[in-house]
Amino acid sequence: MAREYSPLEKIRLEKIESLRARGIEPYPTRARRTHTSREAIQAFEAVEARGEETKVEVTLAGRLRAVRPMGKITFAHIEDGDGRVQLFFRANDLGEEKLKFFNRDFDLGDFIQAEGYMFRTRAGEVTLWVQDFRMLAKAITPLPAAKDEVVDGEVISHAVLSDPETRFRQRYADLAVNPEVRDIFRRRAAILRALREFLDARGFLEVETPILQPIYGGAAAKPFITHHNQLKQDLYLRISFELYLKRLLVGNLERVYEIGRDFRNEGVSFKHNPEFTQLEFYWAYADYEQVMALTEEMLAYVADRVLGKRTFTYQGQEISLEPPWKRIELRQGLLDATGIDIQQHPTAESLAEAMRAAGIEPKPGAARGKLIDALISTYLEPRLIQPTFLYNYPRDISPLAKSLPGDPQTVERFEGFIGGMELCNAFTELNDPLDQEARFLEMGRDYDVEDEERHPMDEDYLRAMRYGMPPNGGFGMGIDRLTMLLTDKHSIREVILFPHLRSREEE
RNA sequence: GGGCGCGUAGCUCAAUGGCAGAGCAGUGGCCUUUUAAGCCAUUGGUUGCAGGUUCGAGUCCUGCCGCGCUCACCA
Repeated sequence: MAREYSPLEKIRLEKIESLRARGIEPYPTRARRTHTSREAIQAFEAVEARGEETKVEVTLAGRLRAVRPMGKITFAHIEDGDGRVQLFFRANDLGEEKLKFFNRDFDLGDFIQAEGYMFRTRAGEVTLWVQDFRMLAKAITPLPAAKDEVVDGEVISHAVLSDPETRFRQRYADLAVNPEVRDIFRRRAAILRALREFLDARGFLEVETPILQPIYGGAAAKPFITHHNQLKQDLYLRISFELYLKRLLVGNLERVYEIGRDFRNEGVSFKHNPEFTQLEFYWAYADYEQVMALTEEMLAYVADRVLGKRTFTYQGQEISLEPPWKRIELRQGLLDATGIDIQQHPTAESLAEAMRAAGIEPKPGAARGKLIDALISTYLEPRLIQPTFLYNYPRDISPLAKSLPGDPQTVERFEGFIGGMELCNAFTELNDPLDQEARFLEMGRDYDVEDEERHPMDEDYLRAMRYGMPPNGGFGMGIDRLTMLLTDKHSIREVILFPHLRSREEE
């Protein structure tokens, strides 16, 4: 496919040819650097603070982000993984030819290696006095940013890439010009690290289970379907890890967790991406009360490690992750919010009638669980700004959770909400294989055959349970959403490096 | 999938239905401590795509593509 180069790109392509014609390789194989930008500045400041005269000699490497030629001298800024540092080129040191080489053949966005020693300019900025430099990699396409300025050490970018479509489709360009975007993903990595530290320290074993599954399950969602050619077998991309992780409890692995990707074939929105990262753990001999306590402790730990404090601002709201969280029993919460007591309405028909009486239009033909789900997300979820557990869910939307003793219609399940978003979901896991089989059958019956979210029967899972599964508590949490909260981003796309966008025909 | 909005130069944005513009970037100059350096000159457009209305369309209409917000669905 022939690529049409822009006029700006053509000029840079000509520079590449010109460099090669002069025996200068624009993409040399090896680079060298002794210090990052920050290390070089700190090294100089340390020597300066001691009042020493020794020269701090360094070799730096980075991307050219600003150039200010002034006749026989030139100032430039390069950016590397640590930040920015100014370069100072002077014809006296380099010769006029070499300075001209820099001014003519280097463009914004090019990677450069420069050596010299650090000094402080009249304006007070710690700067590399360049003795020699070379091209490390020529950029053909100009970076989508006009110009930057540095005010009191803060980089202010002007006319910087902001079109969300370009930012997400060309995330590399977004990352290259928007350092705060890099920070989001550093923080995301810190969150994952903290979660692993927390669980590892408590004896949880990190495992990996199949993404390609012959039978999907563990959540109510439409799967993606793929096909194995040689086996002539349709496979599903997993919608949760649950059924495989609980098989491991049968295998006497008492505490397991997995962090990985789930795939759900549903609509995309500011809080939904077709593939998203999930943490699930299963904990033998624990129940949902213990899981609740561990959840509080775990998120406080993450906040400590990632933010250094337990409070943060999300979309203008001050949120505290200090345990204990607020706890609201689902039945009571819905009663307070809507005046409807779900316990009085054991059937979908009765509940739909009560909703109509309360002026809420129920979705026609929806199962009781779906109606309750709708009530939660409309009347409760948006109000749950501070960390809150909603607990004790109806059995019919929780086919893998264990009933409350003495109340077969209610299960020991909770969901955690922060910032008006559902963050996690957990329950005392059902470990009775006969009850589980009955639940699978119920799901098949109560849900329309057309409803792709009904649970398929997983015979192997039932076989595993029949070997005996210890009582246990299980937990699932969306990592993307947690990252949204801790980076104050309204859109899930901001916290996924390459979010799904509709494919676009390229010319 | 429905509703609303948006799409103009590499980037950020202007342009009552009447000559498609600005800043930065780029190009050619001047300039030895600048920092959105400055000064002089200058290049750059299939106005998302395809039709239509009109003497004349970036602007109005229809369809399509993409993005955003929102509703539905979901986590």
